[in-house]
Amino acid sequence: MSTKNAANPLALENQVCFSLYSATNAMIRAYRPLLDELSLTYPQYLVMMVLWQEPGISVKTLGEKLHLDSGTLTPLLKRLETKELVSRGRSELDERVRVLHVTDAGRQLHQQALSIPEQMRCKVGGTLEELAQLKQLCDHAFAMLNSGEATSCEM
Amino acid sequence: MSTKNAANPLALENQVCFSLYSATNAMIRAYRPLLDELSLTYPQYLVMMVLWQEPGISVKTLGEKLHLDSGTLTPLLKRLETKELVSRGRSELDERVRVLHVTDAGRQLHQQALSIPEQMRCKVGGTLEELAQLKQLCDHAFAMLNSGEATSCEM
DNA sequence: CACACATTAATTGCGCGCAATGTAATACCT
DNA sequence: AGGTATTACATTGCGCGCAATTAATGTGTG
Repeated sequence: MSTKNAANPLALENQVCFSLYSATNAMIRAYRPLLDELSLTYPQYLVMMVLWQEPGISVKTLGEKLHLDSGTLTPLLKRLETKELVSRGRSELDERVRVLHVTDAGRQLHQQALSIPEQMRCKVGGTLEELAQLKQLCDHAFAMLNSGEATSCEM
Repeated sequence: MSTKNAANPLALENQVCFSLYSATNAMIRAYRPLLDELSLTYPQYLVMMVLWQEPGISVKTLGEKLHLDSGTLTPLLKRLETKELVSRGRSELDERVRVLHVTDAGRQLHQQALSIPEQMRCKVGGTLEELAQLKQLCDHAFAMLNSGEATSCEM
């Protein structure tokens, strides 16, 4: 610390976004050994979490919850279907929409997944207050970034 | 808030990591229009930041700074070389190591990039204290995740 | 009913991240 | 010096993310 880059806005060590980016990469790496046991990737795990909670959901609604689009979700869901964890039906009222369900095997994975949050909480460390604060700051940043309102510039 | 998922550890809204992941994706999306002007991606922008600060660096050292490996960096650097922003020489003392330099064009990009940090700061909003806190919490989480020490589990 | 428009997914293409493996140059060891 | 281990980087393969485009279905309007 305290080098020539003290106030250089283009220095790596002053970049909040780089810290965010690196922490996310590290987080996904840390999930990997745990999720390997379920033969899931982290994004697949997120999809399963939503489907465990809300079976019968559409791709569109799933995408809104995860902030992902069909370009990401369609191939991912096909892979989950290939693993026979998810079924991709069609709505009878509207042939355009996919109706997503977990299979029995997918439902069984939920049991195996129950211990993962606690294992991850240990890996990241920190108090519950710190984690809650990190989450809140991320949610706030996300909300700002997703609705082009600027704070004080371009006035 | 206050639905049936109040304490469900496998509910999306209780996942710190999902907030981190979503905030990072949103952040990279927010950078895109700014970086398009420099025809850079966010990871390429990170590489340029390091090379602006430390010309002559090796791929290994670059990877240590960015927490990325040669599988990611080699093709990325080749793309920067194709754009004639970076040169990929060889060390004379050790023929294995690449010596990375920015070209004149790459150095000019630095001028154009100077306004980016401030523009992003406006997009994410929040006070400087909040941003500093977010950065510190991310750095702390990263450090924990990258050195397998657990806090209280598996003792 | 016909026709413009909107909506939902799927597809294509590209650039990461990263595990796993390969290759060439260097260091080490006796 | 000769053989082994290590190091630095490159390559391959796969799964995202996402912009852009396309296809199919549904809706609304005159």
